[in-house]
Amino acid sequence: MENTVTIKDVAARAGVSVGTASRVLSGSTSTSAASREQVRAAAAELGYRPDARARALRSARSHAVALLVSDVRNPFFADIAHGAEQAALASSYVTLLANANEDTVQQDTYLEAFLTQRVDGIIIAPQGEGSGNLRDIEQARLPLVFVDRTVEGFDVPSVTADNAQGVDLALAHLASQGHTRIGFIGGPMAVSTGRARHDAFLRSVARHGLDDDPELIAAGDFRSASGGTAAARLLAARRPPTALLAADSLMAVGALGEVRRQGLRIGRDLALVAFDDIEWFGELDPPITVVAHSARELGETAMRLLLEVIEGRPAESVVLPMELVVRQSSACRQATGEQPSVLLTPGPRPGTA
Amino acid sequence: MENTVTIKDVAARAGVSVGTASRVLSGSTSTSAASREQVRAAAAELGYRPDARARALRSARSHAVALLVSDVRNPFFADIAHGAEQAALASSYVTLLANANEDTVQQDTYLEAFLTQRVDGIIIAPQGEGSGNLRDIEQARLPLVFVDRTVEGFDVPSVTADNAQGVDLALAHLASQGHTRIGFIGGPMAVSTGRARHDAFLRSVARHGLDDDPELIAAGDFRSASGGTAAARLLAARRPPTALLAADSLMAVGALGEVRRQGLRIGRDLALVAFDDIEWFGELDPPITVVAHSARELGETAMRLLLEVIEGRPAESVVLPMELVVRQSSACRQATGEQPSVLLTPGPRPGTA
DNA sequence: TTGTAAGCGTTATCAT
DNA sequence: ATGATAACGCTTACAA
Repeated sequence: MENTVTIKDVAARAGVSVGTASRVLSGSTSTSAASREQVRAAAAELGYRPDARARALRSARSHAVALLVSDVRNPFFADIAHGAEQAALASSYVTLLANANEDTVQQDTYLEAFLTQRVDGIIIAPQGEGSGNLRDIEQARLPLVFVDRTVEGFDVPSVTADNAQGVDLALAHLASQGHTRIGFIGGPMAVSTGRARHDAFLRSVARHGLDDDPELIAAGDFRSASGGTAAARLLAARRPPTALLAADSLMAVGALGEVRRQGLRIGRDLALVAFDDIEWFGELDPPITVVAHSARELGETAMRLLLEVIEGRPAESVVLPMELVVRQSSACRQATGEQPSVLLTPGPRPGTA
Repeated sequence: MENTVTIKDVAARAGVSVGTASRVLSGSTSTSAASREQVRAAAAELGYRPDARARALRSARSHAVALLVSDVRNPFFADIAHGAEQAALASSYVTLLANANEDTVQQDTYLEAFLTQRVDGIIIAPQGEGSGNLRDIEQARLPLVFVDRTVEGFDVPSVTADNAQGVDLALAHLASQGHTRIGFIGGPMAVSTGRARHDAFLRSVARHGLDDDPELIAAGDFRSASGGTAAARLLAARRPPTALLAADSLMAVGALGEVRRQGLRIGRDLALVAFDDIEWFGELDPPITVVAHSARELGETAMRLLLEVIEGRPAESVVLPMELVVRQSSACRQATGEQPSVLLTPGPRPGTA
């Protein structure tokens, strides 16, 4: 069973020693044209495929990196994964993609697996506080990069979004439309982006002189169902909001459903702005206004950083700017007598890839 | 750098031989309570983590399986991945998830990687015809399972959906609403599901006595942009359709956008039914009618099959039934004077998990 | 029950 | 330039 052709077989067939065969196959030191040809031919004829495990065992480099996302089913992370994977492939690294499923235990399970698999490095969108395994990784000096989220107390390069800017962009936009009561569907406080967006919301509300009402804040868990629940709670407030800001796309979708069930229509009765642009949002009816950054770029950058760390070069954290993409979901104005101050962009996201 | 604690260190610290240490750690043959305790303690104190590669090299079992999906960014495949991953974890297998990105070349790149990594088995949603690497895998008798899609000429267990049934369910539903001109947004003919759904469409159109017009068929590539293009083409027909059936969810989304851009409204001016249920579809306005099967179950079943093959037990292919979930996107009836014959289910999918 | 040693497929070292 | 041989970290006969 399986491919049991080893380098020994190749060497034998080529009439050289395994040493020479190895040298030819891994293209390292000098070899004669003759043996090069013989070995190549033998390898091809036999369908030889080197054993990555044996190779890694001996040479302490597996050329495999791991990417642990918090939820593969979240298009945002799927895009990150895609970007990272492509970048890895370009440098001929294999990516082992795994899914923590927003669960600390599963996160640890996979970290453990990566540790025992001796991958060359790990990119993670971490959950909660630093788990034991995360500490072990740092202590073992195994190359590690945070993407999208961070954990306090870790001195690890990261690629994140400028969350404060994103929130402010969203609120400035809504404020300019005359909204003063804006409901916030936040993420879990155990996640850095959840905290950052929550804090930024409070600051931004103050800065723009909007209503500062605890009833306008509801927390979710970055999954769609919680977005619906949160929206319901916000809409049931004594003085309900006229606009909603959702801290991620999945919760925005949940909110969408709840709003519809209440017989309201987004973009007419209620404005909605979501974090994270995903392919879909421009296609919906109405298209959804977002504050976003390219998830793909996030993933690519994270992988670039990781490969730098692996090769021993210094890597610096990157904070990507966020961008406001105005679509029709935030088209409804509150009565204040002003003229519209922004240009409506219908359909898919313009310009930026 | 890295965790360089080996079983030798553990053995030394525990005051036993490596043999004994190994036996304790992998819990195989009989060991004395004394040494068990010593070894356990030593391992814990040293933070010992076995090297999976060395272990696999020696024992010809890596406990790692690979899952190659055609597009991670497609929620349908993300769900499959999630299901498969959970099932693997339950049997303490690690899943290496990779993304072919609907690209034959990338598919081959990853298959090559899996081959050299010596995974214990592979689940794949294959592209196009059997590539060279796919043949190699079959010949090497490396455990292989197809999920969602198949490739002709391969004698490999598979888990697929009953596509013909799905199409027929959709058309029967639309026909009962009085529609006779139904536009089909198909998938690529190079993919088995694309072919199956296309053929089923033709048969089903005949069976229900619907308009058989070549202008009512447009092909896409299972990505959202192509859904928009296809919808545009269909709507530009001399006699445009009154209902649309999209062969996957991504293309349905693209169609959604195109329909909106044409100033039409789904569920009022045009009916829409999509293949593959995804969390979102029940939350949209209007909620989308689908023919679906549980992607998660598809993934779980595929992994179950794979593990069976790996353990040497015989595995039989599974065809999962599809189910029609009627929502408001197909609520608009064509004038035929009949009464509605189906119950409208608003909101998220009922019953089935 | 335990220690010793061979071997998994490679690469790296050291002669030649 | 090439051939022998040790070594990577582990499991598993085979003895004891």
